[in-house]
Amino acid sequence: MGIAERKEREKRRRRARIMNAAKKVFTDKGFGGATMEEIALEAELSPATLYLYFKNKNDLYASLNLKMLEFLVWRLEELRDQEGLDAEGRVRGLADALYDVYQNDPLILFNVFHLQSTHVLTELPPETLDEINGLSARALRIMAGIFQQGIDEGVFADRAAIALADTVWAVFTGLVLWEESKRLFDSGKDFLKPTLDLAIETIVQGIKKG
Amino acid sequence: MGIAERKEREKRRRRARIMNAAKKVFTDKGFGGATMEEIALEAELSPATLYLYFKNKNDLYASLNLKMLEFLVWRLEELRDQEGLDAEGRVRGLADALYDVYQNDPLILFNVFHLQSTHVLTELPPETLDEINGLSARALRIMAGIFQQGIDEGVFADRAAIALADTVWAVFTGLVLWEESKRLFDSGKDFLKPTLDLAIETIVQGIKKG
Amino acid sequence: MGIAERKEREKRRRRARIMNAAKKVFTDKGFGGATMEEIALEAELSPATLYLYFKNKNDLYASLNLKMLEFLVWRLEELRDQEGLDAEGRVRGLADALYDVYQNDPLILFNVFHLQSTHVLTELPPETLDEINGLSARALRIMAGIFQQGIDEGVFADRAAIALADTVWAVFTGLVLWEESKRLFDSGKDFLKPTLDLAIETIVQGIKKG
Amino acid sequence: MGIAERKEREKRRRRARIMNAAKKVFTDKGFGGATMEEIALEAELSPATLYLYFKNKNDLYASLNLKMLEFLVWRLEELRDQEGLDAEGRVRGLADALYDVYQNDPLILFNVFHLQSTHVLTELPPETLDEINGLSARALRIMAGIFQQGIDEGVFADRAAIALADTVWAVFTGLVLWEESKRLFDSGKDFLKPTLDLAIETIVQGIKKG
DNA sequence: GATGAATGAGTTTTCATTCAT
DNA sequence: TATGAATGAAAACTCATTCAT
Repeated sequence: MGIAERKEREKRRRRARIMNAAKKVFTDKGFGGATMEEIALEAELSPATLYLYFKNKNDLYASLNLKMLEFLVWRLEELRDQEGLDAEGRVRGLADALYDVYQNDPLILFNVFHLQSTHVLTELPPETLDEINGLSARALRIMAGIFQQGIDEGVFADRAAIALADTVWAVFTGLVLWEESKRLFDSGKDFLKPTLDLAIETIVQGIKKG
Repeated sequence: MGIAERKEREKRRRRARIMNAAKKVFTDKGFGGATMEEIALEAELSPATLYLYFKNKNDLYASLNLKMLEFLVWRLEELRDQEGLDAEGRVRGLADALYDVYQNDPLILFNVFHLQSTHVLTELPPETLDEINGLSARALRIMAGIFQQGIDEGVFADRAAIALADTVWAVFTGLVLWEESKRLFDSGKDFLKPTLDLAIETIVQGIKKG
Repeated sequence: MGIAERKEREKRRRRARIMNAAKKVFTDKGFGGATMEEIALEAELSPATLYLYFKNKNDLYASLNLKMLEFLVWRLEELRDQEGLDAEGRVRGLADALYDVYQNDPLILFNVFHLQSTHVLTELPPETLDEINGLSARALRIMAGIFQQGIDEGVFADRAAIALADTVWAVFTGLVLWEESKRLFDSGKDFLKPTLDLAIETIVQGIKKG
Repeated sequence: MGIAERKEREKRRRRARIMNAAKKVFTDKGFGGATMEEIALEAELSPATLYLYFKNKNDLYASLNLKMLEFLVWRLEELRDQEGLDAEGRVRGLADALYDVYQNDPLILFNVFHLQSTHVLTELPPETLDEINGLSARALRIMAGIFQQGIDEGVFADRAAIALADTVWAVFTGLVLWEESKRLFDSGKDFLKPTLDLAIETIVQGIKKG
């Protein structure tokens, strides 16, 4: 391994360390409440160092979300490409896939939304923005594809596949937010998975032909 | 009308004026981005005056959310008490009711979530907190009641009514968030209503008995 | 009694009411911590009304102190003019006189000092200032007179009477401050009177001839 | 000298610089009148920097007082441990010791009292409070010890040593306050030392046996 | 490359004071 | 005369960000 390569790797490691710290602090305090100093503290680095790896607070936040979206897309692609599944099974698989995403990183939607709600977006460089929007669209398209498959195969009623994907996504987003906000008060209820399962099952029943 | 009464009304009017200004600014800038000065400007008052009507920024924000939740509960009660509707029709009515809430105040969920996600809650006086939680619970209970009615009448499959209410709420929440975030970029798409209709319809189909 | 007279009396009553409220609030919160609104509340008047009776916060504060100083001077004059007392007895009487002042109004020195320490003085109208300084000087002169009497009568050693008065005043001031500050923490110790008695007695012994 | 050591020293130097600026401004304007901005200006730093070294205005003020109390205790201990002094001489030495404290830092009592009178105390972290109370108590105990020595040796009448210490402290406190307040008006009278000397001398005479 | 130190630019919040009624 | 209502002016404090070392 060349020196340059090793350095590159070292750099990525540091980036990851910062992102982990940021994830933690953002979760605890929200975007507005988190301070760069606290993130630095968590990462055992100085605040100034953060700026060597991320242009600014927004950039750090966006990177976090990007990483999460990437996992989402990857997981959905895995579901799409899984063999031996009919459309119905694949839709049911959505519940697991989405829950995986949540498990892997409970923050993902919480933060994705937060990102969008705090107008942080508007201050992001256009490339980053495009990347985020691109990944979101891709995820949705995959979900829509799954529904479309069922429609094409004649097992689902002829609904707008994209709207169904929107619905799934909306349910998921809403449930995550809710779960998280409950966590603040109730002692960590875990109603997400059962409710998500029920929702998906209801949708499957609702669109199944005959 | 007595003098005291007139004064009281005047006072409420002014409170309302501030809340309207706040609603606007919070929508545009988010909680963190909004400044008391900007809200005051919008209300054509001085920042100091705001503090005569609201203890602080958090309090103002919470009041906003309270008002919204009150409308939500009121609208759901209206639906519940509407005569000449069978269970299925009432569930379909949920789409309209929720959309009304959104129309009346697009901020409602956007803000409700925000409120819960930004740890603003933790700094709220307990009474306010109780009020918020109480109203939320009440709204959910009404929705669950509608589903339960259908189950009792034998037209819906025997699912957990509360989980169905959760699902509806989650879809709604998720869609609102999404709609709002889209509004930031795309030129004001209005996909909320059709998607919500579809979701509810799908749910109805999904739980209808044979 | 004429109408004008009655009005005048009414006015004085109101002034007194405000001053009492102010005394209470200043004691509880200190000059900086007290707000005009709180004083108004205590006086069951509106803040604006206070300004009909006192030019501003400083003026109100100064008036309070003036009233206290007047009592001090009056009480010292009483002591000075009391018949059948020799110099030694009169000096001993100082302890009682000063303690009376404190009893009558525990704030007096606390406030007098405060007045002086917070640079409120510098913003006072010169007349008020002159009045305050005049009364202070008069009080000191009376005390010095008492010592001087003893020196003239040959029962006290030939010390500077004015310096002895200063000492008495200083002891008193210091003890009051201390007592008050203790009151903040310890549960209301009352060590003022015994210590004051001891101090005066020690002074008497210290200057007695032979 | 190691790097860490040098840095530590550098830090302390900066703290001291801020404290000196604060001392000056507090003296000129009083606690309420002083602003962080003015202190920063005096220290040739930005206001924000002050907050790197002191948690808030109260903390800065308390630190100032702590430093002063430390000097007081140190000076009294020096007096107590000085060899070749009998009790009477040691009591007389109190005048010098206390005056040294005043000279070294005219603010000490002015501030100590102020600190206690303005409810600044109530907002102080308990540790700081304990430290302040501890040092005060220690100073008093040393003074009482000096009187007790004289009583034990039979040269002083059998008075309560602690009350005598209280008296000395009260005289001192009162005189400082007075001196300072005079300074605001009269052109810098220096009556403190002679009056203090007289007071102590009077006390000595007052408690000497035979 | 890493960081200790510093700060500019805000923001919330407080209050003495005014004034139309 | 009394006051409800409003506010100007200020002050404490915060934090993302920079820069000399």
